[in-house]
Amino acid sequence: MKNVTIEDIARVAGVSKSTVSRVLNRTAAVAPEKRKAVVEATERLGFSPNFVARSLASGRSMTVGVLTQLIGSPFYDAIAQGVIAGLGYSGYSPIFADGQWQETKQIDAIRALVGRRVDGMVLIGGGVPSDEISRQCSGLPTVIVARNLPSDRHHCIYMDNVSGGYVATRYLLQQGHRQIAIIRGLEHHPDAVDRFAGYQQAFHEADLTADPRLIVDGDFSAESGIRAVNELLSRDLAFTAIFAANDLSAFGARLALDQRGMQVPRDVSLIGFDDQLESAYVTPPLTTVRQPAQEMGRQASEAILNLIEGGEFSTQAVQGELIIRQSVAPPLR
Amino acid sequence: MKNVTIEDIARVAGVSKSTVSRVLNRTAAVAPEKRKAVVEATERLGFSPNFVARSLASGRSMTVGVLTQLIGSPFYDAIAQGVIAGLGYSGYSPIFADGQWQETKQIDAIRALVGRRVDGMVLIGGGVPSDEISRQCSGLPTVIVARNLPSDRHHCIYMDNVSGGYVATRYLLQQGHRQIAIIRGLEHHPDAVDRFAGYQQAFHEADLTADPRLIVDGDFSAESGIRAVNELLSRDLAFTAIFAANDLSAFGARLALDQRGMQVPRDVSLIGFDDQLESAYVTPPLTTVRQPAQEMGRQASEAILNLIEGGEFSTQAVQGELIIRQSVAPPLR
DNA sequence: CCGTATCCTGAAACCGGTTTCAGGATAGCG
DNA sequence: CGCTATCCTGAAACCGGTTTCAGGATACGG
Repeated sequence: MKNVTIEDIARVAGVSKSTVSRVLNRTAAVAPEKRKAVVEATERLGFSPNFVARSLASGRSMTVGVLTQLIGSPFYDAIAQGVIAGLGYSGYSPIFADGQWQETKQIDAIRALVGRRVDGMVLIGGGVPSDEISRQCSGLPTVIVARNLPSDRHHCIYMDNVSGGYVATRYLLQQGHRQIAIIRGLEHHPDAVDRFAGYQQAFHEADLTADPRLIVDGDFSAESGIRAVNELLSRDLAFTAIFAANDLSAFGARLALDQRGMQVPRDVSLIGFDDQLESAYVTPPLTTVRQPAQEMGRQASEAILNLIEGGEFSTQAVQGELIIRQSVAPPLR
Repeated sequence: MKNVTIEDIARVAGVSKSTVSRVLNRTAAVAPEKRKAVVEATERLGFSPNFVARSLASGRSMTVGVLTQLIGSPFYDAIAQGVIAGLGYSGYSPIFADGQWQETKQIDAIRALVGRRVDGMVLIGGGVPSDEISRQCSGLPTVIVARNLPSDRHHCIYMDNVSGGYVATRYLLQQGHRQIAIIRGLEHHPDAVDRFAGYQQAFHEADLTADPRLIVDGDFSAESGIRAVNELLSRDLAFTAIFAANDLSAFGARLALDQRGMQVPRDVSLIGFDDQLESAYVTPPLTTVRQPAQEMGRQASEAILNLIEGGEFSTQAVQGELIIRQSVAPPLR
């Protein structure tokens, strides 16, 4: 019942604690016969080292703290998954704390992780100010995912949302659309404002101006996609295409259009943002800008492992990729 | 730079380590003026206790191990989310390890978690044999989610998949369908076999027999939904409804039908299983059997917290709820 | 006023490992 | 053969807390 400790092994194998530790960690040469005795004792007693004690003694917890913003958003979830996958069998385990998109909770969560003496930190999204992060995580390898902090004290892996918004809009323009409605995400969410900036940039570059009445605010939810379309339709304005803040709100938009008897892409073209798992399988398969969420998470954990070992890393912007499926067509007339 | 320890506080406050510990944990009465001195010193030096040392000394790690099977399945992800949310601000943090649906990896993962001296364990899905679990987790509060182990040594929170499959099929039968195709999940996956059993039970109860040629195997993926429909169509059999293994494969099925020019629900009715986030927003909104994944995860963490405190828990089956939307209609003729 | 119960407090042991340090044994070299 | 370099090894310190234990101070009852 009682837990087997390194001391038990030492006694059984007839050596000292130090020697057992050396065998277990291959940290120094040990005479073959003693090594054998230790290995045998280890197996016979079914010993598994106490991680906690090891952490305390060695100063490394073999743990990476991950701050999530658990809103059940497919995009952020996918990043977290990527982080878990990326840590794989490195020996490090992820430990999670949740910020719920509230700054004070996020700071608390970071503190809790630091208190657990994590060896590295991955911050997914969130809105903690740059210098607060520096303060809390000083001396701790830290990678920030899906967010770009201008200061170069930080290591970020973020999506270039301006270019993503630009690419999506340009594609619609190229297809001949001129009245392009946009369903924006949360008003102050940096991703949303960047995508909107890209939208404007595309118009500007084509020497066109976007109709400001075709701009609707949303909150990245499917429900907000429905509301947005209903609002657009009630404004009684002509539009031939919709650029949605993300795939989820595109789904909502698609449904609302359907309920009004409008077909995608025949009557209205639709483009999303994210390329989440389901997007390839809705009808019609959704044209969208792919954000490599899983890969970003995976990259983040690789970066963190690298930083922990003393390596270097510099902020990386990843580019969105336009995924052309069947929800966009040239406007009818 | 150096970390502040309890000893520094003791020195500054002019008391002993023990007293500091007592103040911090409210574990015994301390004279008001000493308490004040300690609190002040704590704040002035910006002390935050070392969780690792605390864990080692107290024997509690304030950590709950979570075994996931990271296949990116929306259903399992939602459970994990529920677990994270349920732990909330209990002071316990979840730590994850991944089993990848491979038995040896799952056992390794459990060992790794046990080695970290987690105070409790949540096993999501997976296929580790019952007595292996007992062996690895003996003496450790353990809750198994989304899986039902017959032995009552275990605490399980699982979905009653037989009744879920039954409810879905009965609904289709009630609507007048007789040729009901079923896209099964992985052949040996217990969830899949249970749902299939429910399907058969519904037929049996209605004194009907299911056409075995309308049974197709899949693997819970959207792609497998597409393949299944194509296969059914190529077999040139009549069917008026499809019961898909899960929502994701229902999406695939829906897309494949669409590509063959068949409309849902006019030509073919479609019912899924899970009720994932997107299902309410696809066209037509998917009728499905709701599995309360998040709630199950949340319940699991509540159960684990309770067990850790010495409470009781007994295995719970949750019933699926039929969510009627618009993908099922009576057959045309 | 004395004996005892109660309340605080600090010293020290402890949790289970890692790591430093010093010493004994052996090997290598002149 | 003697001297130093190298290799192994165990004792002990250490990581930073918690908890036991014993003792001094104070309060209380008789």
